[in-house]
Amino acid sequence: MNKLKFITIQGPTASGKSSLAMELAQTLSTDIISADSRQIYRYMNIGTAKPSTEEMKAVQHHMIDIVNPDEVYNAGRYYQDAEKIISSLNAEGVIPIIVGGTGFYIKSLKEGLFDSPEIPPDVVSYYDEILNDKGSDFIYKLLEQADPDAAGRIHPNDTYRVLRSLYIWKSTGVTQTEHWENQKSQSKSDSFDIFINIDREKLYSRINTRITQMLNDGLIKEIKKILNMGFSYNCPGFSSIGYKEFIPYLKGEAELNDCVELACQHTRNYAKRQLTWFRKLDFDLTILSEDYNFYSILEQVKSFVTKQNI
RNA sequence: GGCGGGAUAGCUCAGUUGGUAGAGCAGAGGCCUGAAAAGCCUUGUGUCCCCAGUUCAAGUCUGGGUCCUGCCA
Repeated sequence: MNKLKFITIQGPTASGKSSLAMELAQTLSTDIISADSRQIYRYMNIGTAKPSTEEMKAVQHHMIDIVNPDEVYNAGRYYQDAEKIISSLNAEGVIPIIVGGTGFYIKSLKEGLFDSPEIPPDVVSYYDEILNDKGSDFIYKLLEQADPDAAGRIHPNDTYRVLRSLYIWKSTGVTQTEHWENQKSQSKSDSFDIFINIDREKLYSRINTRITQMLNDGLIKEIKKILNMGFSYNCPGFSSIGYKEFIPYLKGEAELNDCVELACQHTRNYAKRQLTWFRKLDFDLTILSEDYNFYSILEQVKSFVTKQNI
């Protein structure tokens, strides 16, 4: 398998990733691949800050609008879907730009994911029952026995990940740790990674104005429309920030202003987590939001592309 | 005006029979291999509204203020 070749633009929400990506993609005549766990969903346009139809017309975008709001999507599906697209673009001599704030999705492309089967329902219910009967400490002890290395890196309270490791062990007969070992032999990727940094205070104020803008653009109308299409507010898409906060308002249980405030707050929390994630990564180029030299970036990206020799 | 309820961390509030305070949220830092816009971890000294009194000891009891708030007028 050939190494995947791509450029990434990463950064917190509202840092200006999309506009830099557009500019680069147009200049280099390449495609954009979204790495955003919410732009995956159809009909959810305003709240997820999807590119406009004009932008999508000007540059070919991938991994946007690929499932309905009631579908479960995850990193595994993303990895499979996006990997195919990158491979075929690479085969045509195109090096795409991966843009998005879902760091985990980009990590999966850079480092791969081991081939995990669907977890059989009986395995899930088996451990769910144990969890209900004996509690999270008990299932953590089970993991300590089954996969001590995994237990060592997972906090006992992180029940979701404790369960996930147990599921893998039970359904494949191989521990998660061993899967990781095997995965190391897989080929990975060659990428040029750009990080857009932004001052915290500035980021927070941009988030607040962006949400106000979304409301002016008709966010509430969009949410109503999706609900009218028959999608329940319980479905996966509505777990998105900028959507879930407005459900109480639409049900008449909360004031609009309070919902707006919550949406801003959750977006700030999210941006903070993103910054923590990105902080530990190594980037080829770190630039400051709204304060960078496009041509300097372009030169470095071009130099990377030339070296790939495809 | 009458009768109540309240005033404790940036916000919402707990504080048992008096022993100088604690949760959630926010904020900050961190983790992260199929929920990742998710999930998880760490981090809380603040004139306990003010004044006086009782007491070895008062957020906690008593009296008096001040300011909110509910009902009745």
